[in-house]
Amino acid sequence: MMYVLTPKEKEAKKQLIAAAASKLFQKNDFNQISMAQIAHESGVAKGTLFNYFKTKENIFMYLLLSGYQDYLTEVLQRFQKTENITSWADFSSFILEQNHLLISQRTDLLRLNALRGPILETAADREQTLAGRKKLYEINRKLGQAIAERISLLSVKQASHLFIIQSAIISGLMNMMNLDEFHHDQLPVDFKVFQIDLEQEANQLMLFYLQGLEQKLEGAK
Amino acid sequence: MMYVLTPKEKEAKKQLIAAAASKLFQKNDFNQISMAQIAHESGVAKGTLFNYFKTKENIFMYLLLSGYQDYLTEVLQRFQKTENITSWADFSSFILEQNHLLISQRTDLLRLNALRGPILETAADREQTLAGRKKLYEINRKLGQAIAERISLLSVKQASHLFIIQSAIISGLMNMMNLDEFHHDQLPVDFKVFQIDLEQEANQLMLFYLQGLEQKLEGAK
Amino acid sequence: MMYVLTPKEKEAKKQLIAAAASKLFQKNDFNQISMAQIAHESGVAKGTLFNYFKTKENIFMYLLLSGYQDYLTEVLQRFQKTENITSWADFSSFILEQNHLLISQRTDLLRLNALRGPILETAADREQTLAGRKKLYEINRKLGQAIAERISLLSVKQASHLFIIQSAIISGLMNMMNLDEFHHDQLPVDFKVFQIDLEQEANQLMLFYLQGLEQKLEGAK
Amino acid sequence: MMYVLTPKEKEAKKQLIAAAASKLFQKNDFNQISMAQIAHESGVAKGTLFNYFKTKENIFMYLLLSGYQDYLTEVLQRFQKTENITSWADFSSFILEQNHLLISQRTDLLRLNALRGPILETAADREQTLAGRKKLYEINRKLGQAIAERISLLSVKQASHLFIIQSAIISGLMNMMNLDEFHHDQLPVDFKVFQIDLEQEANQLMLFYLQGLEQKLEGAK
DNA sequence: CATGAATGAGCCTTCATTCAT
DNA sequence: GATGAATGAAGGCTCATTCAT
Repeated sequence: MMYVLTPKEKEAKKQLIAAAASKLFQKNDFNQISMAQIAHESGVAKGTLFNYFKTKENIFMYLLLSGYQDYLTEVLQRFQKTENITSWADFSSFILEQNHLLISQRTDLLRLNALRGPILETAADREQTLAGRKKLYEINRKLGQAIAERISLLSVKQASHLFIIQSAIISGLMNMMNLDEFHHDQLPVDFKVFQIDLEQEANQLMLFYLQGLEQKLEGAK
Repeated sequence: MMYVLTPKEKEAKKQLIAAAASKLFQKNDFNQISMAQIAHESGVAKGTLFNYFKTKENIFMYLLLSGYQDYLTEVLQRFQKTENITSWADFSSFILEQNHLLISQRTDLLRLNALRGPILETAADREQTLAGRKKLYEINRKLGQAIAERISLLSVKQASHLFIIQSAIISGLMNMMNLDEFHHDQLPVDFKVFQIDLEQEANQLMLFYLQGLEQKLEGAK
Repeated sequence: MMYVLTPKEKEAKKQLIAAAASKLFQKNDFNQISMAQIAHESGVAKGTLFNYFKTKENIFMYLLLSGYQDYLTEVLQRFQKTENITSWADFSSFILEQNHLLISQRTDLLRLNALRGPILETAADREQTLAGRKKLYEINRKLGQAIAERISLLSVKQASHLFIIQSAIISGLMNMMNLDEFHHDQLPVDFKVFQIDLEQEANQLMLFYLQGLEQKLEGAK
Repeated sequence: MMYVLTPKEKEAKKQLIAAAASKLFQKNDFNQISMAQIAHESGVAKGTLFNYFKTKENIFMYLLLSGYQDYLTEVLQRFQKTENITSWADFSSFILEQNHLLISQRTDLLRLNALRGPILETAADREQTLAGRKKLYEINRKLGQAIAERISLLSVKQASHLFIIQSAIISGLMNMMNLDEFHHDQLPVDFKVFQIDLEQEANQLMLFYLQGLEQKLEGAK
């Protein structure tokens, strides 16, 4: 590695650190992860962490923001690749597929969503966060545009907003999950009513939402 | 001073402490509230806190569980008082009214929902939590029963589960709120697509869900 | 030791900690003393330190303020005990005796004087400091009063102020001392002109000052 | 870019760095100034700082030593320029003028004096310091010589030493200043007795000292 | 010689929890 | 049962200094 890093290399190291934090976050909760662990996991010194992120919360805010940027970018690519989406039904299927991907591959984002306000924002850097959100907003808009072009019922704004609702639904369901467990241990109960099959419930809720939305928009025409 | 408290007195003091924590939680985030503050606010000594709650997380877990017990009990009472609920449309209206109450009066529960898994369960007491959940489950069931008796389309289980979905929806939307703010400060942006009018969105989502559910259940007959 | 400490006992523990810091300060400079050392030296846990002093700087500010309170109180007692001070010459002798005591027994105060502004005030507690200064001001005034009663040439204010000048002189000379040493090691030089015999120079400077002052005040009559 | 700097260029860069540190020291205390800031202010990289000064403390020790060299050189020039200084009264006036210059233009030196022993010497380089002091001693001697030639009452040594006393007086008074402020904020008090008008008090103290000295020396003849 | 990324010892400080009284 | 003083592990974070390029 060179001794004067190019912006690209700096970004790479930032992601190296973030990746280490992300890996730890897969198995541990935010409070259980220490900067020392992240340093160890990423193979850099503790001080180096602070050259790239002002606070621990910033690392996770970065994870959240860049994670969503990646996710939405992927959604856009998948949308563009899938050219035969024209009807509302096609579109609904597409969205449910994204549900699947979000749930099966990006649980971290959904968990971070719940921590964003009450935990991360209390100590993350405002400007860094602002910059990340702007970027995210832009990607989200582009995605909305691409969708609105093909799905005439939806405005750009409505299409973009749909992904906020998607995350709300899934992370909300996650908040209510596992009430028959305690800190990942099964409790000696059979709370059937409390049980949530995340993907199934998310899909149903999303589907009903899309149906309702279609009717509403059709009616407004 | 008396040397043996009656169970009633003990319960009263427990609630005194919980009430103090609840008050603090209205204005502060979990991490910003210390046991010292709770002791001060409730007028008891720090050590006394631990006679009633094994850990700080337990206090907030208690807040969550007893708060939901109260909420669901109230819902049940309101349901029983409102005798003219018979049709699905009536029922939908009733649920949306409960949305309003939950959003305007029990925001604490929705915020605690987001912390339950990642924060509270890491240090709350398993048995205490288990007991609270059982109670809650019971109340939730009773509510489901009352509803199922009048809304023939819904089984007890389905009716009970609806309130899990309700909390999922609202607390999920809360997770995604205020992306144009940072730690309660307005950001210099106009993220229209990101904006969420909580009650309106919650009502729409709930309504669409109820519509979809009705159709599905009607179809299954 | 009781488990609910009386204010007197709390003050005693505060002084216990301060005394430990003071002892360490005899042999080490401010930056070389850590809170861990102070805890060890005083036989309490590190956390206990912070129950009594909000910051490290506060400990040393306390040392400075309480040390001066003690010093001035002692000066007052000595003044009251020495009844035969009536003339300006008697008074001069008295002051030079105090020089001796300050130099030989309270070097800590003189060293702390130099750190007060640039080091201690950057992190000491404002209110605690303010309270200490007020107390000190009061004692200083009392001393001035006692002196002014017997030395007619001096007003209360002038007499009080004299002790500020005394500290300025001595701590100023300390600032310029040991230029032929480096961190307590003798340098291989013979800087005669730079050498300061602290007590002798302080006495001379004080004496000349008192002489000048006398003439000035006599002239003003 | 050249690979070998001439001694002149090296000296220039050293002073560039020192000037940056000096500028920062005007508004901030020693502990609040970081090497990063000095690097930024001087426009060189952090690592470069260490090519010219072994430690941070060395920078400020250099500031102190070279500053005094400058100051004394200027005093000498002014003395040589002012040819009509012959009597003790003339000389006294001259010294008070130097007080004015030191106080109004070289506050940094007086503040550094207070830090020299307890802060700077703990980590400054011994040899570098020694070299600087020797130079300073030489200049101080020359100044003493020039004075002794014209003021017959004073030996070279006594004349030189006078400037040590001058700094002691002024930096000592600075140690005791602003007791009615806290970290540059006015306190809500009116500590008249504690107040010090630096230049006036310094002049009075210096004047009385010079008067006393004259009498003593006259008497010794 | 200059650079600035990396270092990591060391710092102060917090705070939930304990426990002697 | 109540108290609050004492605890001390654990934490995030700073920053002078190093050194590979």
